[in-house]
Amino acid sequence: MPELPEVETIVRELRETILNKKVWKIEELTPGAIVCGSFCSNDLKGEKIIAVLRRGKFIVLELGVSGRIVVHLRMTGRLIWGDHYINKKHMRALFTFSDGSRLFYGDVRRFGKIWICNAKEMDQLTGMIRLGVEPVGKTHGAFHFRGRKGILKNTLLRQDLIAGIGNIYADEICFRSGLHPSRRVETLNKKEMDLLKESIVYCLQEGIKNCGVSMSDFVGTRGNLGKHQKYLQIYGRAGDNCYKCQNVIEKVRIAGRGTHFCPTCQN
DNA sequence: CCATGTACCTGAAGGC
DNA sequence: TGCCTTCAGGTACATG
Repeated sequence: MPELPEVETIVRELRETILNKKVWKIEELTPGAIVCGSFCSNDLKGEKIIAVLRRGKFIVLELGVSGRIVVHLRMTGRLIWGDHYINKKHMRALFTFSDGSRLFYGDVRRFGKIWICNAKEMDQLTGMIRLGVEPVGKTHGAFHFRGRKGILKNTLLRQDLIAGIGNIYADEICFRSGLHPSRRVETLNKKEMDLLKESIVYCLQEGIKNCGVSMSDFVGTRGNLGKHQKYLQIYGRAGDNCYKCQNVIEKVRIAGRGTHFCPTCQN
């Protein structure tokens, strides 16, 4: 379940390894793993990777001649550099560069996807066109929920409003804000709204600083683990004591997801 | 517009 | 041991 901080971690690692390398071969090892637009694997042969970017939970590789390789890891997708691949059973695609180095794409559940296309068609083909504001980083924008109605947790998970929040960080953001995940957004006052915005930025930035959460599936491109699971305040702590008030943390289902909250601290 | 349920998949974990 | 059920939760899509 890579979310924005986990994807950012991967992107930063890829800048150290594949930036400026030339694509030599792209192989689809499992049918359906790669979706092609008007460019396909062979069209990118010899093209240099000139930028590695993140947009929401999408990874974007920019190549010469306006070629684009876009990756969405969904639940269990992984990009693994060189010989750090652990379970070869789930390899779905393989990128080979002109110096012989390799990047594997693995995905146990096969929800993830790779798109190969040109810059012009990328947003439409990948669905990136529907993404909302980028909450952190150089390209971040201002976001607000004014005029928006609905359950707070559902709203935080909406990629068309804010891009990049998933289940773990949604729970962490609600806890830091002192807001119950089932609170309705239209009932938030100015102070609560400001605290919510601050929490969105803070929780995601902390996740990035700690290289993401490795609790179930996430590993970096060298098989390395994130550290942020050690600092989670609420997610995965059902039945344990709240760090703020010592009361027992509860878990319910909201927006179809396991949702953790402190009944005392969050209202 | 918003909420819910189902589908897509596999593996881990728990009950019996 | 083995079989069955549930859970993990990102996103598209159908439906109320």
